[in-house]
Amino acid sequence: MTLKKNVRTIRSPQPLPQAEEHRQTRRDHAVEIAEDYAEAIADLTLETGEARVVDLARRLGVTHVTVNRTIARLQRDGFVSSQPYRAIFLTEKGRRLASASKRRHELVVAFLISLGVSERVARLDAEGMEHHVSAETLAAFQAALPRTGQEGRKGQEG
Amino acid sequence: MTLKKNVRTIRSPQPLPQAEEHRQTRRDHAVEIAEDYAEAIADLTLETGEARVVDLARRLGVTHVTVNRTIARLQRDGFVSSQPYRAIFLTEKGRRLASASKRRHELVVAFLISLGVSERVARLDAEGMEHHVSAETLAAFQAALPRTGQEGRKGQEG
DNA sequence: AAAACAATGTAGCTGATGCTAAATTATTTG
DNA sequence: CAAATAATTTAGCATCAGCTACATTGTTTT
Repeated sequence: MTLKKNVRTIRSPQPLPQAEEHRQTRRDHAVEIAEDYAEAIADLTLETGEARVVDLARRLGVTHVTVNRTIARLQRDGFVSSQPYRAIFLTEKGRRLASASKRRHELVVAFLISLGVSERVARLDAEGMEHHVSAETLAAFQAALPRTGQEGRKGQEG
Repeated sequence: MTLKKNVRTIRSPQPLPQAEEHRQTRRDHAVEIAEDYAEAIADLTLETGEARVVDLARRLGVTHVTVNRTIARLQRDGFVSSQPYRAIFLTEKGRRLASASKRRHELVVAFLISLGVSERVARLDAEGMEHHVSAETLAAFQAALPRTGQEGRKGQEG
């Protein structure tokens, strides 16, 4: 503690406004992984008919052990269903998460590219950013996007 | 495994391109906290002359115990210096991180606001997004920003 | 159908990030 | 300066997310 005692008296014991922003970011992080997995499972199911542990591992850049554990958590939380030694499928809840997530992802990528960011960097940045883009900001991105074919409306040209 | 054996033969054993994006995001996450702490310490040092554990805790929305442990890690990694029971100060490395981080933060907020996002939401979203914005994307934000006084140059009007 | 191989699951480790409760140290006050 | 108060640290717990090594189960191949 410093010598100036009145400095401390000024500080409030309540949480500061900034605290809420940080808390929100931490909360977001808890669902990021669910969104990434849901998206990957949806993609794989479309591509090959099913999502398997090895494929998810390869796509997400982790070992199959990590995938296994995470899938257990996602099943616990109602996002996926799976039988031992079988493929993984999204529940209705998981499908909703995946489609919302995919839409956001594609929109962020398209928006960054429209700003002149290279596709590679756009994809890299979008992967991290997308989870923190609120509905309001997403709408602003959409509005700012030059309509070169109405992205994000019906087709996802990934 | 499915009955169609050729499906598997097609898959490559190497990591997919998407894997790198996810890996990058996870790497980013490792430095997010360092950036948040560095920024908070810089702010507090400016405001009150020193950054203390309780103040950081209040600002970041965590308990003082969490702050304590994180500060130990940041000290281990060379971002801060602190003596037991004393205030926390940024090292040169920490100051660099803080100022880069603050500049990025302010620029992202300004950019979102320029898109029509409300200030409150802009700040909430920026807190999560900023850590995933690459130099290239940041430059694109800067370029797209209407120069209403050259934000991000010298003054931070927070 | 048995052997070989691929995929999945389990055990047990590391480290980061959160917490509460209790101990310690510093500061302020009487 | 001693007591009271405030701040910091330590101890110990939980969860998430990653890993390697090994065990088990499914699939393919011979």
